[in-house]
Amino acid sequence: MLRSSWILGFRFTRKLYFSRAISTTYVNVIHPHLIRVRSLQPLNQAFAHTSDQGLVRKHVLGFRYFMTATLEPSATSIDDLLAYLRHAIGLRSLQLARQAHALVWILGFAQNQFISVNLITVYSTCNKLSDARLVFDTIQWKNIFLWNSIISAYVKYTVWDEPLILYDKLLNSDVRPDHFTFSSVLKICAELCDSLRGEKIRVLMEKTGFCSDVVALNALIVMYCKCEWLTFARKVFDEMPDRNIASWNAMISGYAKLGSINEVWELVRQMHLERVILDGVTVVQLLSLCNNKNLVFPIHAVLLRIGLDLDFHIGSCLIDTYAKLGKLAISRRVHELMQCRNVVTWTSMVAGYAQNGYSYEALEVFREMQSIDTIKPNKVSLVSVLPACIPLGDLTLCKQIHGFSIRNQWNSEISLSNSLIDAYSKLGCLDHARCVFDDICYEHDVISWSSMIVGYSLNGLVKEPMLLFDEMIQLGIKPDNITFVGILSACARARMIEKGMEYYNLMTTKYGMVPTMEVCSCVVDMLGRNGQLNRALDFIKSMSIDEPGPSVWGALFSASLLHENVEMGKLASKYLLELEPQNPAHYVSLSNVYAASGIWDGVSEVRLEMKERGLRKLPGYSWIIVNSKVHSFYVSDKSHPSSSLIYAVLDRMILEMKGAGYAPEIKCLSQDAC
DNA sequence: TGTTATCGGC
Repeated sequence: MLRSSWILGFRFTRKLYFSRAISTTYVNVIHPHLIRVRSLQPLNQAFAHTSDQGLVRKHVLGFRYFMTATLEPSATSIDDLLAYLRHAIGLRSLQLARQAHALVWILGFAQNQFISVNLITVYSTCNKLSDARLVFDTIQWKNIFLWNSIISAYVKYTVWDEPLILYDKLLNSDVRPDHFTFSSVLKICAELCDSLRGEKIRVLMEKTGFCSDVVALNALIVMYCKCEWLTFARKVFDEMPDRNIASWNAMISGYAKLGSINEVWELVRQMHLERVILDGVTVVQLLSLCNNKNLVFPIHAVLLRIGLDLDFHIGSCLIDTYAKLGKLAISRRVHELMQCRNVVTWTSMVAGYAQNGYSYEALEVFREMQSIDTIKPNKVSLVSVLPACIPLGDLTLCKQIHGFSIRNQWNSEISLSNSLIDAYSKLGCLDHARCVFDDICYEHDVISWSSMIVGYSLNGLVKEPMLLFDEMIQLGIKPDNITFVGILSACARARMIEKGMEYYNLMTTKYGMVPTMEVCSCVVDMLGRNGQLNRALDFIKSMSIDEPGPSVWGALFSASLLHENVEMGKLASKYLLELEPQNPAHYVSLSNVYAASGIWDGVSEVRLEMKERGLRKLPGYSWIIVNSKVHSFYVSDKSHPSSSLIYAVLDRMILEMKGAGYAPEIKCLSQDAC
């Protein structure tokens, strides 16, 4: 039986011209399947999980037909082959695709353009681009359908260089590109921000009379928007003979990404006037622009009124939008109401909890994703959950995530590596952070360097961040604001004021950067903590940013407390209370300034005001990990089951410390008004 | 055979 299949295959292919591509296709793709084509077993396996018995019967009957037919090419067998291929496309079954491909060769249709288009589609659907390309290369006389199919197959898998080479070959061939070709290639130009090629395509579209096709024009709008040529995009949009919802969405996306929010709402108003019904894509884009609940609720209401299903896109966008507004209960409800959840919806929930400081909940959801829905985390899930390990001091989980990423060969993933550096260094594990940083598998960007510099700085090191800074400059990497935050904090701790001011001047003069509020706070902290309070105040007055924020005055305040400068402390407190009247920490700070100077009336006055405003400061806490379990505790906390034992050990240690000559420094001890 | 959108890093 095997022999006869092989011979049949040979009989119908030997007449063809055996180019290199044809023989490669034959040897690598077809031949292994010719010997299996007569067996029903793969077919049954492919349908093992299908409940549609009609479909199964149709396939089995179709297969038997092929096996009992004379295997001579005929119009009927073309139709059957096409049906077979379409089923393979629908089921994304590589096995059926291979069998169909083998039959194409047996029946002598290897040069049939129509069938080959479907073969390219089925291989592309099954993630077999190289096989799709072999089919394309096998065809001697290629029509525009074949060119378009192979180009769009590459585009689908975000491969940009090869389809551009093919497009150039197409332009040099006898075949003329059409609106399908233009839309695919314009998408590539958009991804590569290649406006020059995009513009050439627009000229060619006009020359060849394809300048009225709505899909190609939509792709042109997207290309112009990605290249930030918004005026050109709008011109295309305004002059379009017909628009569909994708045209509106493309234009909205262009304005939204460049921050032209007024234009977005103007377009929405225009949609309303022209009675264009917005779809899920419009809703997702509008939700992404919502920075307050007064905007989200009406959009959510529109979504419910239109009756759009909570698909993955809309669902995860809603979850994310509500989470960013701190409305986590609504995010959770949306997530629970979704019929189907995927890795993105779950990750949105994880990120929402982690970003709002709910670390335990973030870890819980991260575990539920795997236990309830058996969904494997992706790279973004790991990046989202890593910050939750930090406040919990969970080094073990951080290492587990690192191990998981290595097992999945995600070492080259830049954002994941950067997050690992950050998490490891904040958990005090500088060796591990440096190990990730030194991994040559991933291409370091400014965030990688900044993460490592900040990591060293947070752990009190001075020489290392400076060496790294010099190294990154030598490599031609432009530092950003966070790099300077790291380097200035290191200078502050090392009492290297003038060196720090040199870095600050380097930032503003050589790099022409506008310092952020965080950088300014670092400078104030550096000057203040080293006793130069007046210089710090002068710096605040000279700041180029609009209004010094709480972090700037907070840095000055801490320095005032450290150096017992009551007047400066009162001044900083005044600004802090003006900026954030509901923040209890500022009242406690002011109270501490008075207490440090023995001004007890001031202390009572501040505490009374705090009480009247109903404010209560949450006390800070520390934690320790024992046998992989995190134990957190407050000052004088006695809630732990082993509390009496812990305090007994502590008392003994204090005695030993005193005996060794160590006395506690209580001058700067703050008092929390709990 | 083509177009529009969701989660993440210092």
